[in-house]
Amino acid sequence: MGIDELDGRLIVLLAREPRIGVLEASRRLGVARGTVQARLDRLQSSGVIRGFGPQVDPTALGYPVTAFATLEIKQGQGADVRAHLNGVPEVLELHTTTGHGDMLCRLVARSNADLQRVIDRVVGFEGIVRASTAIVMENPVPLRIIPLVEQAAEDDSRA
Amino acid sequence: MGIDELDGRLIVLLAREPRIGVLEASRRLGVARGTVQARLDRLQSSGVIRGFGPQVDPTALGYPVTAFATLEIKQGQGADVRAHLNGVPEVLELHTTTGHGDMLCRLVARSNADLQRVIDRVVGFEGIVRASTAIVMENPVPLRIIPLVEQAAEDDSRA
DNA sequence: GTCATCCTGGGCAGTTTGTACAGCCAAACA
DNA sequence: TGTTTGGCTGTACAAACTGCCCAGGATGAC
Repeated sequence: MGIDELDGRLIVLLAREPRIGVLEASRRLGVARGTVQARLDRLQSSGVIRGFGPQVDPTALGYPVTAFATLEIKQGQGADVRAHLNGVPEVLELHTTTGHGDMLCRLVARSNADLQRVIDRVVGFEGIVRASTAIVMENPVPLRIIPLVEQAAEDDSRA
Repeated sequence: MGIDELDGRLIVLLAREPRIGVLEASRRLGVARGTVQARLDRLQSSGVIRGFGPQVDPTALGYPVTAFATLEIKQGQGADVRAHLNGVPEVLELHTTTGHGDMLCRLVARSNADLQRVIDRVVGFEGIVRASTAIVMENPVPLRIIPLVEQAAEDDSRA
């Protein structure tokens, strides 16, 4: 279920230089091309690598403002709220969390003023009792996975 | 700075079927291959598309538990805390937010028990005054960008 | 000892990429 | 109105890559 050291190196390599193909990757890793192909196939079918979709930057799309909203939901309204939020494009992700039967969602907006519109749309729904929003100022650690992959590969090699 | 309707269709297509190449994309979109290549180059150099790195699933790596931690930082310790958290592999992202000079970070762990270890490591640092953690139970809306891309493309076509 | 698994190294046909170039069209501009 | 600029099309060609196949060797499990 885990990944070994070669898997780890392969993922890190692909993360750093996504444009290289299987052949080039095999050269960099010092293994046969067939090996890289087999590893990649396995990593994808096992779900470790979900895909190679484009990583789009909301800022460059015209949505430079990010915020996290904590929502308090009325009992039994979870499904409705999920459907509601799913229909809002500015909601980039949504989680249900422990605590107060709450939800946490990530929002983007075109400006601070626009954020108000987004929040109004998000909370303008019957099942939502209360919302508190935290606007992101800096992003010192952008979403990353490489350190975790290296950790997982290292754990494997010791197992 | 924005994207037009063709850009939008291209990004959505690549997000849905990342394995297709430029040639196949041009066929699907009904435009010349050179056009797709030019659009892709522009989208990448303008930063709208940051890359095509592998999307790794922490769950499949052996880290099925996700949590969000809100951290309260001692005045003037921001830089140190950032450096500290940057060194923790289980910290997948970190934001500074409005509110109480706080930070919000996304964590993963191998189990609920392991989460305790991660949290201890995260908060075991002088500059962090207090931390509150919300464990993710469900993820009704996984991180997504397609609806926003469609919205941005639509806004453009009306502008 | 034998089997299953994985990696290697090689080969082959088909396809894609990178790059270039000429023609066409529409919008902007003098 | 005449011209220029920018973007798209269609085509071309060499180089490179992919998908797929196979036989041999090494390793670890039973």
